[in-house]
Amino acid sequence: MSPYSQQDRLLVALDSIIFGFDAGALNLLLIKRNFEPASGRWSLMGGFLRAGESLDAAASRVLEELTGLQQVYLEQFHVFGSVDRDPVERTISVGYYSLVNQTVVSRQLSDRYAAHWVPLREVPKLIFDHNAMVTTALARLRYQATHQPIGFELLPERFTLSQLQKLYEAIFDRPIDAGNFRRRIKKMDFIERLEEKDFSDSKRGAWYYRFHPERYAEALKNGGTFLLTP
Amino acid sequence: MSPYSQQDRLLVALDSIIFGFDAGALNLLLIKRNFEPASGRWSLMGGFLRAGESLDAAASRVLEELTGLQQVYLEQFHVFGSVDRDPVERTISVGYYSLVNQTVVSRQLSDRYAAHWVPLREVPKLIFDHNAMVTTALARLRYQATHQPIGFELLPERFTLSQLQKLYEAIFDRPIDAGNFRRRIKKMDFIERLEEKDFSDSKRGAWYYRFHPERYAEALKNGGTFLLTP
DNA sequence: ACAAAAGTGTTTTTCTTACACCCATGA
DNA sequence: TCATGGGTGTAAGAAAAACACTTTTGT
Repeated sequence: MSPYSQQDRLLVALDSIIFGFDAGALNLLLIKRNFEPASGRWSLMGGFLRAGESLDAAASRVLEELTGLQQVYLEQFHVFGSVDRDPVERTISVGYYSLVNQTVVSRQLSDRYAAHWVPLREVPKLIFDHNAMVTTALARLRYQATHQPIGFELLPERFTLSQLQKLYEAIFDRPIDAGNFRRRIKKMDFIERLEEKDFSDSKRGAWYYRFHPERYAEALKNGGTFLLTP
Repeated sequence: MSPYSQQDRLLVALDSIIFGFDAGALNLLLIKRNFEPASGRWSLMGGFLRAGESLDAAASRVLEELTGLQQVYLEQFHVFGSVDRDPVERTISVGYYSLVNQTVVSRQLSDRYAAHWVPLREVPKLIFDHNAMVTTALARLRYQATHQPIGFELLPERFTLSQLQKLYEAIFDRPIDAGNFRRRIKKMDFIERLEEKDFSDSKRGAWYYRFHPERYAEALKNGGTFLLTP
């Protein structure tokens, strides 16, 4: 179609914006680079796409390399392609964000990289265009969290409504009325109340809930759509 | 970070999903390929990213090559990266969709490519994963059209509310109540009623409106957000 | 008793939806 | 006069928002 040459072939990078939730705050898993380029500086975890590998597979591989986790929620959100975004060599980078259960991840972190959970509000200056990537990823997360049942990926299997509310407050950075929030959740019959309570945050105890994938699939089939506005 | 080699460098393609609106229907600008690979088959317009060129610039170039137009609405929506998506050689492709005023474009079509406007409902089998790209682009268009004032890109400068309604009906493929639609539009003071009428569709005449970018910017500054649900 | 988290009830307001109706005009 | 696209009015119901209130239990 258009003329192109060997020099138009270039490296395709992937960068992971890894979200976790703990202590009422959204956190990012960042690495303090102990390798070139930009050794010693903060950055996102990343890697390069290999010849025989799909983008999604590469994103999974990069994430597993750092966290040891497989099967985590991972979503491509944007490709960053400014000519000078990487000062070393021309690359484009595909941004993926992932949602992980922070408490599980913290136990499995690779010691190969100096990885740290950093509150979203305190993210330092990162290399290249990584700060812009974080901003874009957060915007996409906010959208997805209102239209798809993905918030649960950031929580344990079993969670209380208070935890869920705090999560949404963290994602959208604004307070939510507890009564109204609970009412809306209770209308979603794919969020199932279990017969156990959590006593870690109160003496009275709060019912555990869990996301019920089968019931959600059922609801979708019947024309339902997830919608949870902040 | 991870080891990579010359063989990990690859071509980055761009493909354009070009939307137009005419005769009450959404249309796509497709080309009947007169070049290899897959000569003789239908496909999206595309091209390859060049060494010193940003993704957005490349997408603009590809679009201008076909339509002769500059400054059209163009938005990246997804990267397609399956290993075998292009049978000739491993490539990844960045999908952009664009919204153009179909009547203007039709007059400026490059004769280098055999380009045709095809109603969205009648899109033929396209090469590679192009049909999937169209589906994804439409989903993104639907989202953007409800959350950003972009529908106007598909209409002439001046349009009637009936035209706008038909456009939204085409985008969402469902009927919209005229009265309710008008009321919602009228509340948006960045959609300005002009002092002229269009008599092409009725004897009585319908007021022309136009999108007022400055007023919209003003509304945004005051914390307003565009929302037009179908 | 009271603090604190969990959970329920109620009122007000706003938005959506459906649909009836009027207007203007050329054939 | 009637068909047609343009445009307004309105009542019923659903959903969102605000907030008062009750429950439970360890200290």
